[in-house]
Amino acid sequence: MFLLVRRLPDGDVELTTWSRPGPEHLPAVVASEVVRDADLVEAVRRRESGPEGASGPRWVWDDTPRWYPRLLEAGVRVARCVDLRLCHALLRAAVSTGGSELHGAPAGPWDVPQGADGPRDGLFDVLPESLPDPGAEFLRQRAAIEASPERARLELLTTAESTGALIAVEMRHRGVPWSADVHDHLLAQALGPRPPVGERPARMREDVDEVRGLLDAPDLNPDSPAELVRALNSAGVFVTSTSKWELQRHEHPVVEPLLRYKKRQRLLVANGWAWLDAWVRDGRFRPDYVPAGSVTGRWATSGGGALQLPRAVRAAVVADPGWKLVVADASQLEPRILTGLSGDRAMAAAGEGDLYEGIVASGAVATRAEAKVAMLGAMYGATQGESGRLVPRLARRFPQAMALVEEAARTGEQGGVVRTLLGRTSPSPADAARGDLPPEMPRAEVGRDARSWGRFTRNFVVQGTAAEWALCWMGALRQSLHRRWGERGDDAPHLTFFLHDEVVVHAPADAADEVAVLVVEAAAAAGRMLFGDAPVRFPLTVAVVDDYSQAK
DNA sequence: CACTGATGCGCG
DNA sequence: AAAGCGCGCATCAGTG
Repeated sequence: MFLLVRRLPDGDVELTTWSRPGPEHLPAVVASEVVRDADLVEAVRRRESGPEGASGPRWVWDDTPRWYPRLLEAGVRVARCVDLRLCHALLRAAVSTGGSELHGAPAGPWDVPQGADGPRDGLFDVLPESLPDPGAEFLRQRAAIEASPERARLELLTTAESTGALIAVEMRHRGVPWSADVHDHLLAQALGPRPPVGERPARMREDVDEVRGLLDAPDLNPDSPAELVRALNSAGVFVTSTSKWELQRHEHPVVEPLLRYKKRQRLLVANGWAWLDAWVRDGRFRPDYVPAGSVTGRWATSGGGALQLPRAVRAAVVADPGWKLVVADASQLEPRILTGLSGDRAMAAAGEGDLYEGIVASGAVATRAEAKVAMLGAMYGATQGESGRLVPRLARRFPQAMALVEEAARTGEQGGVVRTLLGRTSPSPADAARGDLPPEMPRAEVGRDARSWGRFTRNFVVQGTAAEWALCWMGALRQSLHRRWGERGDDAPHLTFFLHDEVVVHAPADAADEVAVLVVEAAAAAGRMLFGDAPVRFPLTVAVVDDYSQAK
């Protein structure tokens, strides 16, 4: 059963119940009611906690972050939803919805990004009206799914995407347990004690003095690349940029302190005291996740940089007293996704254990490091250097896997679109030319940047399907955690962090070992959801730890 | 002054 | 100054 919520212009909320759709018929409204905004939470709670054993409704709403935070704050968890905005983007672009009204529709209000870039409710007393006519949008989406030859896959994709939206809001709501003390201590260790605003920390001042002395440039601003290049050239260090990679190639005594300074500066500006003040409150870091924020369907973040959390500060992620962190990392996820996509039996055999060791055992390359570089090169489209040299050796042993990425690259080079296993479709070069894509995407006037666009589509199928696997993994885990401990409420183990191919569960110590088992089972379940019984494994590295830096 | 693009580096 | 994909963020430097 679907239950659609919609905010009316007067601020009240309309709830409409829809019949279950099927291959032959679209859902239809069977009941409708209007509640005051103040009564919404109770209305949802009542329906969500239905009769024992019955699955709750599937809530249908325009945009999960508009509705769900308030519910969570009131202690109401929602089991399932349809995030119309996210599903709209998927279905509109998907090749497998061809012929539907939604397919290729002109951009409209449903295509406006929400989140930090779009309308927000946080600053206003009155919540904004819903996106226009969510009921009609829901019907368009159901029609597109039901008529698709890939109906089952789109159903799984839209469900997984919507569950991801719930998880993103739930993780922000719970927050990542964060020790400001540990973080401060760690910064003091690396940079010196916290300085007054506007001043450099002591250790960095020493670095700057040293660099200025060695370059004989007493007024040098080390943060200005242009100034720095000039000063380096004057001192006989002939560089054209100030990147670490180029600096490392020079012998001059200034290189070491300069790189040390840059490393510290990076830590200070990205995750220093200012970050701590801005993002950590009451022992919790609450990142703003943006599900499907990248073209491939991976999540992004807006503010806080949670997906770039440097290893250097992970020790500040500390489980609450009496709790543990269960950290699980999918080993060699993307090559395994490629294995499943291509059905390459030789690669499946190599992936029985450590995939890279398996590639070495196959005789394709000599060392694990070579196997890794070659594999990445194959998925990214490397043509030069060590990686480019090694790729052909993989192609001989794993022809099916290589053929799949080669085919994706050729399609892109010719201006075509590719899709993930579940049907997320890549933007066309025309989309990119129209400018509604991130500017750093290669501008593919086909021909000129065709190769570059081919590398994008080559990687899209693998990275995008890996993102789908990760959504299924998290979705399955969320469900099993809730089934096992749901009645414990806030004391139940819960997802607290997600990083593309890695999840962290915050769990009471007595539950941690059992959580570790459920995480592994969820990975296997995700594999079956995508690849059925195909011979591809998704092993994890799981660690039960007190702080995040202790994992791996 | 605000905005934009380039640079550099953190993550997967 | 990366080769070889996808991101976010701070800062600088140039422009309007």
